[in-house]
Amino acid sequence: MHLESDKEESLNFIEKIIEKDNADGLYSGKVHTRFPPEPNGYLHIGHAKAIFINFETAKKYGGVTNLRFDDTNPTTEKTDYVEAIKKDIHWLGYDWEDRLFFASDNFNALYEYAIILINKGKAYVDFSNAQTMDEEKRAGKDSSFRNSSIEENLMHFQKMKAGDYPDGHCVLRLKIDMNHANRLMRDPVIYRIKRAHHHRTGDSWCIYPMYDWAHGQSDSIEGITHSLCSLEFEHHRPLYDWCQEQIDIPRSKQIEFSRLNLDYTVTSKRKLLELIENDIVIGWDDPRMPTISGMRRRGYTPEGIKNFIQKAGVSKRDQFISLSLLEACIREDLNKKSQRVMVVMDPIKLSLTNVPDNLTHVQVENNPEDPEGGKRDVPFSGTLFIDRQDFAIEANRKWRRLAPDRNVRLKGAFIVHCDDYVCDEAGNVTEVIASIYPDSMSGQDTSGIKAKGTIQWVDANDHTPIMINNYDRLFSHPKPSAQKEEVIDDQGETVSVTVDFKKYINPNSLEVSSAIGERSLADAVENKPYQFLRLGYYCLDKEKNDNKLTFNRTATLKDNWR
RNA sequence: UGGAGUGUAGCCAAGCGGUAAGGCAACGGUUUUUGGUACCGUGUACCGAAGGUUCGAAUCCUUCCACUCCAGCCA
Repeated sequence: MHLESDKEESLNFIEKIIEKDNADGLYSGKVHTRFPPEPNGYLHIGHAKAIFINFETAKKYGGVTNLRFDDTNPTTEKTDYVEAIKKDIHWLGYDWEDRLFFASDNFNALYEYAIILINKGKAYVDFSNAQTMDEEKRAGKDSSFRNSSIEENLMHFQKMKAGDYPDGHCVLRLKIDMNHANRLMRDPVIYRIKRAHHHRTGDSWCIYPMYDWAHGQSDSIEGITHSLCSLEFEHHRPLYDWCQEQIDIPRSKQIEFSRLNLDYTVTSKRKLLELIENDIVIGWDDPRMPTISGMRRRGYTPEGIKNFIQKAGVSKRDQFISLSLLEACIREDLNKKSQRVMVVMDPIKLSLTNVPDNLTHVQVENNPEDPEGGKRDVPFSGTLFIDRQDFAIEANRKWRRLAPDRNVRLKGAFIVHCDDYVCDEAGNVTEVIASIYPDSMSGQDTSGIKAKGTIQWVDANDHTPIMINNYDRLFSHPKPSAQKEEVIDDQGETVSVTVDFKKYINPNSLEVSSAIGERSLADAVENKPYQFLRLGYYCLDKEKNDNKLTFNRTATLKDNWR
């Protein structure tokens, strides 16, 4: 027997760094993290990992987490996205409480910080055009504006802010090292002129700080101790540290982890937006989308998603996790919560010849995994529908469903014996005729009869028609290394080209079918998970289709039948 | 090309000098009124490769290879 405490819990590499910091008394034992999305799109499963790591790590060490919108580029950001992002984080079960911030809250402070560095001779206004700057950066050559006087720089920077210069006329740059091996350190631009309406500050600014000037300083202002971000920001760390040190503000530590990729799945915001704009999907919350809102609409649960991220783990290796792990985690959670419901996809009539007239319903267990789940009444009569798949004219020994002269249990009801069946001219079965074993009622079976299998059914006269959205993968997207193709260019050279992601879109990702469900589905509730027996997990979609209740398939069941 | 990072079974991931945890997947089996769930069992991982140090290396050193990211007045 293993007790939970017997298991040596292994720390991930971030936790090890934090424990060392705590042991060293670096931040007096405090752990304060932040999740800093840019409000330029919806959150996807990759963000869920960043949210999970920042919130859970802080929680583990008794700290808290801020939500900060990194809104320093007004041309891409929208308030709609802010609201959508907040909703998704809350849905995942995380709360920033009163610690909601915006990088734009710090525009004044950031401006003052820039003045400090200009005064220290560590920043200058550069009037070179973008191309010249690029060439100089590449060559490691100083800009001709690099040695302007502090007074000149101060004056020009103030004029930049005042709107005296047109867009793109000049920028404010840090004076670091034009020969630094890390190109980010070759006098990076920290302010640009951009006359664009900002979703929060409106038109009060025409200069906007760059990411590198806003992020670390915002972390510092908010008292962040550990700035946990994804690996692509690794090269920014020297600059992050340089800025905090030069301005002389409280320090924080940036730690990078690898992003989460799912196989067959695209998460680039740009590409997801393209799917929407090209009407390949309905919107950000299309159930096929890898967004948090898409997963929510599809019926995934926060617990399942978080469990998935937990199991995927935290490291610096490029993660390309198989969908099967996600699905396993979702199923694990759903299995405990879902009400079992009978649904027939392709009905054939099952006539029972000896059902007592006074029998109008049977009681079926809501969820065998839940002892408190209770039972419900399901209409029952001598005329039922069963699924075509559940009847075979010829059956071998392994067949566990209905066949001529064989027994099968009707879920929650009787064991029945197939006496006969009827076919049309084409040889398709149109009706199955059977008789019940009267004393084989589910839960009070005294018949002694054995049935190899159990099938589901629906009363032919008392049921609910429904629509079902069954999803296949939206993409058949391979790993990055496989997304490249060797192509011969104009010069006859073989070059590697990235294949357009649209090539991997599966046009059959959505299959809509009608089915008949048992009557209880007429009262289906949104957000409540259902398991359609042997079909999978489903949830009610807020959209209606032909006035029929529509269900989205959340996950399939493991099916060993073949 | 330059800079940075990463390489442990099909996919993740522990291990950090003493002889390779765990999860998912796969494959068997038991239980079962869902061919579900639960439970039990099954993996010769030559630890990217080649050298070296050591009594002993996935763990240290050297070289090489592969992959990812960056080289925006995006974040």
